[in-house]
Amino acid sequence: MSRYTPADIEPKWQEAWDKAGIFHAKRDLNKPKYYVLEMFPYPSGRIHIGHVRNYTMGDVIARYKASCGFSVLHPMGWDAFGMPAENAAMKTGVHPAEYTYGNIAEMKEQMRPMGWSLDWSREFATCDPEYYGQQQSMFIDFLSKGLVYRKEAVVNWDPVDMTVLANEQVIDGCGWRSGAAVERRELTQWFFKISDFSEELLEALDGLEDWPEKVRLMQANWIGKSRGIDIRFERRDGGGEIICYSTRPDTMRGASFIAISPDHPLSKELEAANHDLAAFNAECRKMGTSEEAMEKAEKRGFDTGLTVKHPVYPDHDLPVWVGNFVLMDYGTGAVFGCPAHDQRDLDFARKYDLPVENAFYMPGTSNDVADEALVPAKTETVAYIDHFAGIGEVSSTEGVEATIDWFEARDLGQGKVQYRLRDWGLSRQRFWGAPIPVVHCDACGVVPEKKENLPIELPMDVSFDKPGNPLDHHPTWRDCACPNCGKPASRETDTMDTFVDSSWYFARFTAPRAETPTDAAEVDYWMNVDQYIGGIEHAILHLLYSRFFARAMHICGHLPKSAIEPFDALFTQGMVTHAIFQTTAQDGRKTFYYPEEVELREGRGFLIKDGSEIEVIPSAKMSKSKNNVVDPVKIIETFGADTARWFVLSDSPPERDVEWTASGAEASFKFLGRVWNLCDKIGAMESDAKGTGDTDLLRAMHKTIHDVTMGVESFGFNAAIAKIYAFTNTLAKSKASAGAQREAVMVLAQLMSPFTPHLAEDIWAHQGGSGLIAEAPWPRADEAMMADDNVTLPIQINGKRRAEISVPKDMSREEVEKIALSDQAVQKALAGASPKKVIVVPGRIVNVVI
RNA sequence: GCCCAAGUGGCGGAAUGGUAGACGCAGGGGAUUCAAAAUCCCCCGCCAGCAAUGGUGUGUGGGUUCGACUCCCACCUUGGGCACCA
Repeated sequence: MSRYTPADIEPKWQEAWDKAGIFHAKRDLNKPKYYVLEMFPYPSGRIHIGHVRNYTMGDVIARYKASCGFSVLHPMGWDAFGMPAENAAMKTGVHPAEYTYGNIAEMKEQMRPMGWSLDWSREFATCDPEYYGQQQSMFIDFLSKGLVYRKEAVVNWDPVDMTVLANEQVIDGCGWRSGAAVERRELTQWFFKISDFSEELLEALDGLEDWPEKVRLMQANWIGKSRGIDIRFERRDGGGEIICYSTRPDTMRGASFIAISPDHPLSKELEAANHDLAAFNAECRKMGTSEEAMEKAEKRGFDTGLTVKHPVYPDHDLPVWVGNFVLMDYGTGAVFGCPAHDQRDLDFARKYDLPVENAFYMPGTSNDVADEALVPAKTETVAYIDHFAGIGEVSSTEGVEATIDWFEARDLGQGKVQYRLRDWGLSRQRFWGAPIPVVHCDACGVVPEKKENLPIELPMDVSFDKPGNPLDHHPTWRDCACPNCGKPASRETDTMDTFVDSSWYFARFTAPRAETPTDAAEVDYWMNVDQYIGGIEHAILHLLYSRFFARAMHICGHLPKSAIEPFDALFTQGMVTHAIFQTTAQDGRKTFYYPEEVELREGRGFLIKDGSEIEVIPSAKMSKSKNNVVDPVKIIETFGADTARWFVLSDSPPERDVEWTASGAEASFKFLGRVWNLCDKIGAMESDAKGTGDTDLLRAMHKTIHDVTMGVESFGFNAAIAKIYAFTNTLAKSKASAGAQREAVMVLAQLMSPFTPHLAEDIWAHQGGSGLIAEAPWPRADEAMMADDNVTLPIQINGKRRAEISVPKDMSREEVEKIALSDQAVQKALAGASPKKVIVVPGRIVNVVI
């Protein structure tokens, strides 16, 4: 009897697949196509067990679809621009290109042994000049269609390093390297006009039926459509008016102040003559630029001393405050505060002793707001107090509409639809990104580069000695001729946000070497992505940007209309987690241990070196600093790729996190060994050996084909695997004939082939299957073979299970009821009385209500 | 703070509104073995009971239903996102 040795099996079959070239995607107009794509990785240099799970899911789909007769496209590439390479350059002096391509080579080396059915001939990295050159060309197209523009925007500025910081580089308001307090600074930056598509991006969400509902909801909330009104407040000092956007004009009766953003033009104007205000604004500008930082910060304000006229009650004045919580980017950068019906306004009013007055009560009550704002759902009916628009007890939704009409009729404001979605700022003051292909000319202004000069390549002779963008202080790179007038000019030194790179790579995979961004015949055939798989962390930005980009590409002729929603189906998978093993010293400091230093006994952890007990924190996100990272390379060395593939899909539903455990991985390995031995045993049977229970075995086989197929189709990989376990147990115990057992083990291999393709090929070959299992058609379940003749029905009394009966599956309702009522347990419970009600769900259950 | 999601045995989890705990791990018992490894068989939510069986049980508290892990409301905890991490 031979042993299961993946180290021999796996390279052998990988070679066979390569030789047969079966993973090369071919445009075959006689076949339906299937495009499966997993979010491409950032080339960190090491594959992570999370990648293993992500790409194995895609691989299961790709292999399954191929065996169902589809022409499959399953490509792989690299999201290769970004900050880590630049940080490495600053640290070690290595050029980001050298660093990145080195990482790509290493990572690819680690990916190959996984046996994923990837078409490597289409591989590219976003930092390849061929790729970002096409991206630059599209930028110029977008520019000509008015989809890109420049405006001022705030960035995190590190005054010591003299550089722009990403949000994650701002820690507690200070730069991560310099430790200096970060300032907000305005720069002229490039923007994509995604806001022009707000309504369309929102409405089209309804059509994305194969996307998770939660992702569509998150995107809808992000786009944030609201119906409201711009209300004009006249300044008492005669200096004009302040326009406030509000979604709750119905609460105007309770308005007690106006709050404007520190960046509001009026605030800036007043700042010049008011030192205290200037100091307050400067303080506000030290806050980070993230919305989270704004929201979490303590709400503070500064009374400008100005007042405005209340538009409804003209003899009533409202003070104008500058508030650190008002966003200049949203609405008009000014709001009116109604403390009674907004908790934030209420906190603000209590802090600065501003009036609090109800605009409505809940019907039948008259309790004035004290410490808690009255904020019922807008659909709930409320009782407006003495309302200027004449409304009484109605829902707030109706109240808002009536109030907007009232304002519009008196020309005091203008109803409007507002979106939260802001334009996409793509400028980065960094080196390692695609250069924005424009030129600044003294005479002609901002001029796009000529397409024949593309790609504008990143220079190799750069130094990272100085902080900031090396393109800025490169001696010659900036110098160029104006594409318009030919006079000396200088290049834009900003590069593109890496989200731009990942917003169209899926389209490029359809024709990765084309001389234009896309090739019409190829995109027509391959687009859309039939199944996209990636992390939930990309639910909003990456996916929304890609949806915008596809529309913009369509406008510029790079994608057909049918591809403006590029991802037909989306699946968001969970993380792979791992326990943290640690000890905590008296001063609270923690020491982390590697899994190999720890022995687990009944869920408790002990150090191998001295047997002392340590803390075990289960299901933690893997992190190098916590020593709980599992290295796929080691797993493959120990157990082989099939075990790794099997385990990451077997234990948890794919959308949820899965905990990597050594015992679980070992169990997967043992199971694959069992299957191997079973195949060996069946192979050794006399080919005409008789047996008993052929029908039972084949019935179980067809049920399993059905269940596994459904499982794969619906991303229920863990459930499909459980069915395979169960069927393997059935087969191992079967006394059926050699013919039936052989048929069963071949089907078992086929059902396992998307998950453990190497083992499946080997079994297939051993049992004399023809060709490669990877090219064999998927088995079909025979419905007629699946059905049992009898069903077991549980009998409930008042909803609690008390007995069960076995009846023919097509027995009539009446007969089932008769048998159920004559059951001993039912008779006993009835005690001679007749039941109130009997519910018979055919094939399911009987419930007797007494 | 705001938006989204998830909570079921010791652990990972299964369950078109219809027998809660499939399948796997850990644990216990047994077979095989000189012994071990490997392999195979059986048991395994909790409480009471020798057992038959009964009670109880899907984060917490309410509700809808003949029947709720599943639907509705409120809360708690954990995770993801918050526009320059990718």
